[in-house]
Amino acid sequence: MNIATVIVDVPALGTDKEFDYLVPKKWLGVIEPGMRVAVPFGPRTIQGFVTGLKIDSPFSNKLKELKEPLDLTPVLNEELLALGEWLATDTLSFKISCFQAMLPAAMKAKYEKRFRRINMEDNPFLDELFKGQTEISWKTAEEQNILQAIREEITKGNAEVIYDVKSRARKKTVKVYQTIMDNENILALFNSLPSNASNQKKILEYVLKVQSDQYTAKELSETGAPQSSIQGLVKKGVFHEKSEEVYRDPFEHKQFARTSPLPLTIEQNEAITPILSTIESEQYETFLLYGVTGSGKTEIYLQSIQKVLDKGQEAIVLVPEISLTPQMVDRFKSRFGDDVAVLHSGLSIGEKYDEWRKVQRKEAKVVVGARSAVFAPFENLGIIIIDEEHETSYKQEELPRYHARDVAIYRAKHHDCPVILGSATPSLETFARAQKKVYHQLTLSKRMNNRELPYVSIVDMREEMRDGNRSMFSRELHEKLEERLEKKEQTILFLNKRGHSSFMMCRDCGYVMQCPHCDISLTYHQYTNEMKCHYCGYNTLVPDTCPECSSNHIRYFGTGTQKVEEELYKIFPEARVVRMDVDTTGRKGAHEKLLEHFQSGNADILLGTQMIAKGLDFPNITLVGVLSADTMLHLPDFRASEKTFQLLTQVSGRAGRHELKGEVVIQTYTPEHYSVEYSGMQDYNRFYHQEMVMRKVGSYPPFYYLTLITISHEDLMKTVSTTEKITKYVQSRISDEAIILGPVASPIPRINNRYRYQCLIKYKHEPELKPTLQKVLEHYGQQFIKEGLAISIDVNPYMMM
DNA sequence: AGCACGCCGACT
DNA sequence: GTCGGCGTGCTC
Repeated sequence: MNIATVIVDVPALGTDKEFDYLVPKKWLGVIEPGMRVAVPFGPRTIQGFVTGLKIDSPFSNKLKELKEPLDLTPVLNEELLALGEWLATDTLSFKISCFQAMLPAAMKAKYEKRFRRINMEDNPFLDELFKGQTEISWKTAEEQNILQAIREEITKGNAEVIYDVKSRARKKTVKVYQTIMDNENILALFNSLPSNASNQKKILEYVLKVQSDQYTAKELSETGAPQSSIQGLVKKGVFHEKSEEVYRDPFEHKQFARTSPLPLTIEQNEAITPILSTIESEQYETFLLYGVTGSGKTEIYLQSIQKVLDKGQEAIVLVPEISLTPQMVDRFKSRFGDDVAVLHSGLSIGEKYDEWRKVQRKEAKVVVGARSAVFAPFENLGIIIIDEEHETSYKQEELPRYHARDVAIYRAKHHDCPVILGSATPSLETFARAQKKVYHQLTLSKRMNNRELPYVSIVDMREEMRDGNRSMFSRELHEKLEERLEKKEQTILFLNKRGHSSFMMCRDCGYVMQCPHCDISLTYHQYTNEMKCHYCGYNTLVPDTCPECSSNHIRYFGTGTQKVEEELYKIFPEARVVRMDVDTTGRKGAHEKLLEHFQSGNADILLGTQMIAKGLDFPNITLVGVLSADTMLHLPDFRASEKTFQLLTQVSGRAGRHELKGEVVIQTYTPEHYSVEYSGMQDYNRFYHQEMVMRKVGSYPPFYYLTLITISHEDLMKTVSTTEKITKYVQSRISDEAIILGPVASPIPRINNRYRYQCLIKYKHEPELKPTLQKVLEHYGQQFIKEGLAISIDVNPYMMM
């Protein structure tokens, strides 16, 4: 077993396979599958993942030795290695991308090049090049414009290139001092020290008092003694100095009051029983925990996890990034303390790495995190929970385009443990599977303590307009806001901005500012006074006059949170408003601060976008206002109705979760739309049935699976003809049952000066589709790169743009 | 992806 | 005649 198979860090078609390397004698028995290694690859050295060991290779005549391991223990276990392979086939991605997706970003390799002088003989030219040193970094050489000269020396054999493979983040360490001298000798030393060694005496005094096995550098220096005195005692054999890894703890200065399990309601009890029994019998099963907002789903999660921990197993909890709020984390930290590791995008690369290491070293038993936490390297998983199961953020939009739900089910089958999908508004796919008994449905139909769902009123904004109210607040919302301000109760105002942001339009000629590189209108950003393109980053200053007709009647349209805030101050000058959007939450921790500010009663109104729709649970909120319910109904997306219904229902659920009764006002221009109407009635079932009819008629999920192929190129004709060719090829290899839409222009027909065409395949069962698509990638791959074509294949897409 | 090898135009 | 442009193909 001295040959290792390695997947190398080159995400390309030709290299997406195992390469064989000899394991050097000194690493025999050390190198194991799942480890990262540095390997020579062509002329350079790169990172790779060992996937296996074997005794011979078809390349035995040209095998190279691998350079060194980059880990002491494997970072991917057997399960995760297999999962990576499966993921690569399932999502048509490169294996290396899948492996990297499973690990914290800190473990992705960073490559650096440097030059080393070999010829040490007297040579003024070489001395000059290397500035008298033996090595010079590639970067410095480049800056000083001596790359060419050095390259010549390399061909002459006077210098060589060294390729470094480095990790992005280092472990954070502190110096600790272990006591290696016994008390008696310390006392003797203390007495023998001359009187001017007062600092050393101070330390010894402290040591004799505390009597610990080891001390941190910080603790010793707090005695007032300088570093040099500590070193002196190390020399005298009192301490042994060593470095110890410490974790960067994002919650270091936070106290969590311990909570105990709460008594369950009859409904909760009925729901948790089957979950506990699958944990007990170690069986795979997927549950849909369908419970209205405020029905106590989290307590079911917590008690199920408790059961798993009692059995000595581990748990993964996935939460959408947007609702991974301090509130949510607190609930888990309070119940399970240090057993909890948290993984989300708010942490620095180093912090994420440390949380991951806690899991790897089995120091944490519960992971709470966003999408990628589904890959947590547990070996004895007892449960996987996906909260707000319907959230689209569980699908990764970059390669590998995986869905956390699919990965969770794959892992649960491997570990013989349950998956819990929790939601008040399940995705149609999930609910349909529960109806077909593929998933086991558990229902919580009542709010905790039988609290009523809030009263929802839907306001037709067209009528407001007809009656001469041109404000963005309907009369009803205005009245109710006034009422809350008087009663000192809190309000959430929700602005649905997705799919409808501020743009610039000339009122004289109707000109709308477009991005010169993409077929999309530019977005107005008030705080920088710029027009920006969200797709390519293009930006320009806001013009004073219309670039088309020079009129100065150029205005911006659309409602931003800032504009709402200004208007609020006009109508209610005394109201204290907290605004939450990308502008006010940009800085780290800002999100948390704003929420705390609101929670402590220092504000009357919380105004925000998507990010305030989920998970907030404040007792004093009695009014929720949705300013514009239907802005995303008109997006080119078959899930638009579903998303609208979910969002409205979720945001309504923020009201009246405690003693005070809640009210919701939804303002809309399309009150007759079923997703608005049924969310007002909080009636998921009727929405589900209506939406299923629409999906059936349109041949969309859950009746059909989808795969979206997008082709892009700088030349329009080339884009169209290639998409045509590929569509025909795919069509010829799959059955007539499949429906193929396209080629058609993408909803955004041009991004960054590249034209985009797509082809949508709808199918029920096409075993030949994946292999065909794989062939498309392999066959056209070389040609594509050569001709500047780009292809993207998204299996089960969530973004149709 | 990188990097080397290799085959044709503008310079000393 | 050579330097160097980037097209082509390989990496165990």
